[in-house]
Amino acid sequence: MVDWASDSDNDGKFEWDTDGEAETSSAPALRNADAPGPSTRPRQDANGKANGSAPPALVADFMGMGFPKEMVLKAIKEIGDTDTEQLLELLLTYQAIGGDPSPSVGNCSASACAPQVLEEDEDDDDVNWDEDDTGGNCDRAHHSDDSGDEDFLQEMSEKDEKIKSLVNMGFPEDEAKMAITRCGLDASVDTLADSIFASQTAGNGYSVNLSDYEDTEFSSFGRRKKTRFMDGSKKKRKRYGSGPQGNQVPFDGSHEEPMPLPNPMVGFSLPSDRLRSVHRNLPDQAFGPPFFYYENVALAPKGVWTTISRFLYDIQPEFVDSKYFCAAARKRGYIHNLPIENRSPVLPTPPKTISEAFPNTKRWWPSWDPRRQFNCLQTCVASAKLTERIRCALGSFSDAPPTQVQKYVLDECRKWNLVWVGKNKVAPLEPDEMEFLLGYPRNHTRGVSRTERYRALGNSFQVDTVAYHLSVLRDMFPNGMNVLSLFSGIGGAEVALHRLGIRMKTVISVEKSEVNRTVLKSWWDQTQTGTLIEIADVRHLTAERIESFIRRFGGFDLVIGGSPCNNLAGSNRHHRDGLEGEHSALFYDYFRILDHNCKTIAGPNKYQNLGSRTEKDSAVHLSHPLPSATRKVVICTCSMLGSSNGAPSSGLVKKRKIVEHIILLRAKPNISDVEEKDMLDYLYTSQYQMRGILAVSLGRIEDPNTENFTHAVFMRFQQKDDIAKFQSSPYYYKILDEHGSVSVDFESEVEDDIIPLFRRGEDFNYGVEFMLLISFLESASRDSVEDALASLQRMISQCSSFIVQATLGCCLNHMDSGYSHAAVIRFPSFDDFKLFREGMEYKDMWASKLQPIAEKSLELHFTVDPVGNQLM
DNA sequence: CTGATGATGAGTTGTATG
DNA sequence: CATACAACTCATCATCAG
Repeated sequence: MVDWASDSDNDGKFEWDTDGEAETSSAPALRNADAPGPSTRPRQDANGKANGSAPPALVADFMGMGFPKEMVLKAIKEIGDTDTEQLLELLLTYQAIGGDPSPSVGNCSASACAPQVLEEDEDDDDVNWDEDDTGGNCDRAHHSDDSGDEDFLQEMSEKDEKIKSLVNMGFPEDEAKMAITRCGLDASVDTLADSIFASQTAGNGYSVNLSDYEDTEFSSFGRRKKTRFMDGSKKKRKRYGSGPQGNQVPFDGSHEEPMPLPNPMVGFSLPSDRLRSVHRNLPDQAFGPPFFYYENVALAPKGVWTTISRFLYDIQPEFVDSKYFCAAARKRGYIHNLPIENRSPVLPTPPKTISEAFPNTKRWWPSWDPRRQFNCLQTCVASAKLTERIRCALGSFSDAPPTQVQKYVLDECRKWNLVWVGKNKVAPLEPDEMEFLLGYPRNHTRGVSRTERYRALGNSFQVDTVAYHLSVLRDMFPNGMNVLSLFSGIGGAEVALHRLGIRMKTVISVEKSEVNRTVLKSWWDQTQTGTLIEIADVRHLTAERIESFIRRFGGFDLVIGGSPCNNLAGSNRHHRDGLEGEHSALFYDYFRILDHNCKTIAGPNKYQNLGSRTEKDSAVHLSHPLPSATRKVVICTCSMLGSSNGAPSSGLVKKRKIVEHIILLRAKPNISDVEEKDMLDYLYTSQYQMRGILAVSLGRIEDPNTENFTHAVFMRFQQKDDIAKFQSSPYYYKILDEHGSVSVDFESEVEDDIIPLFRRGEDFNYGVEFMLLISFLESASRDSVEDALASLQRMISQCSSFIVQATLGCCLNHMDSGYSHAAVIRFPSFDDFKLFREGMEYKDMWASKLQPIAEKSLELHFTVDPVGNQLM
């Protein structure tokens, strides 16, 4: 569903709501925040214009097909009325992209933001599309285009004039704007000047004291909207031109409308203006538990934020520039379902200007460098050559250099965030200075290489900003909370919670970079008493593992993290590929995990008194049909990234039968390394030589065993016949015979999806394969055998959080091998394997269920041989 | 092999100007 | 209203030294 983007832009398909917003939005003081109607209802005025040229019969035809009148008129206006087929396609496109014009911007009511189902359109037609019937809902004090534009322009010029006056009085322009936002457009220049002065002397140059947040937002949106409207017509024609594919609109979000950024970028509130009333209503789906908090760069390529927002339950992002919290800018968007009332900053608040943050630099700061704050702290810093060039450029002048040189130096200083450290000498920020600016404890990242520190810090949260948003949790979780921290980096979220005094009982942290994990771990050990579990790869956090964690800890209270921005950030010269980029696509894992967590979290009414929804409620809400685009991707996400775990998760997963084949080898006593490698290579590559082999893993057995097996091979076949072919192939027979082998086959089933079936992907590149072979006593009762196997299966299910895949079954050829049953369990790491095998549960189960009725058994494991990966 | 270093624009938005 | 201009951006790549 496209919502606020649609009413903020007039680009082709969303034109129906371009008008009527701007005029109301530019007058904050006149607006009533508590009335959702006017601000959330895009009004339409296209009727008159479009009606004139649209054939009534054609319109009626399409309306008869269930398309809203406004949509039909819009489509006709777009591509004419000659080609009905193309018209139909365009109308379908409108619907598919969620062209629901009714909802809106931040303060929309929950019902207005509820997903629109196509089937319901008929009921909603009048409300959503037909202006004639919406009078009761909409504030239409002024509805004419022209008068709206005039009002708008008049107010803008009035505003501009006042800003100009204030700037002439010596106030910075942004502060002048803030003052107008703060005091209203009606305030006199003197009042505004007083306001700026007051906030400056109060030590807060950026304080805002709005009576209503939304009005600010709308004000800026309104302006942007107008701009868009002005330059939108060209693009519109280009996109919906009458060419052969003129109305094909991609669904991947890459061509979505841009999300307008607020100006000033202050988010829902700032610490300095806590008195004003802030209110928003979240879409039903968005309610926790758990609370979640997602972050990414504000200046992402077009459409990215629209897509992200669509996934994250259509919550409007809170765009905040951290320059209002510290001395460095950091424009970021945050999507979260936290309450936004009663926030409070962490103390002490950091300095907000460079001179306050680094007083020592003051004496070297030239008068012609007006910077008061840094630009965004990035992952790279200026080279020594550059600072040397600057030093040389300035060295030749005894006093102030010519403006040309000033400009060059200033540009470089802004670009690289240079500070003055000596006469004519600039230098990049030190890592510890960046830590300070970003709100981390001193030496937080110390111990890793300098380059790594810059990289990690450049990628991290600004702690004060995040902490301010999270501060509402303090009173909700006096006993601490369980946190799922995705893409943790150096632990910005954890540091923020700690600085807020919120105890973290358990933190599951997912972070790819080892140095970052080290940084977080060492900070944790110094400051925390709770449990920290670090996971390297987000893809290892399967649905089953999440469920297991939830069972263990009783559910997550907060899911927090910012997904990789590499492919979104403007600094990336090479691969700014948007959300589908190699790194940034991990956002979908964030969504997958959050969404799964939302659905499965088992919090028995523990959140009821927090004003959130109970588990039952959220389940009901999630059963709502999702907007088409979301629904589409949900399916895609589940199939691509869903469970790869063989353990049963739900009855709905489609399974496929396979035949597992275990080969145990006794290698020649004095086999050389080369021969051993050749042997394994041969067996491993069999999957490429023969049909029917789905997966192979093999390695050197690491357990001493009475039968002197040295190597084990796991092969997965599509069916029994394929095994016979493999065994009869002279190519492999030689190896198997030469090294003395025993084999076991059993039937089992796994999830019918590429990853679990073929055991592909990172989950299967490394890890430990554990094989359990057993034959039961003839005297054992059928019941006791079944009970034993069921216990094992149950045990596997319970441990599914650290099992990649497990299969077990009854052996097909047990007369030959001597084993009647077998299981193969893949663990992501040796530690996980150890945890399983040396755990009390397993030992108990073994002793009580299997041991008493086992005639003989064999347990062995091998580390998945990287030979295979190298060959791949 | 790691770590340090330096060179490498595009995309987008806001603003000024005529 | 069109255009040019200015500003800014959670980075990647090749290369070299140790």
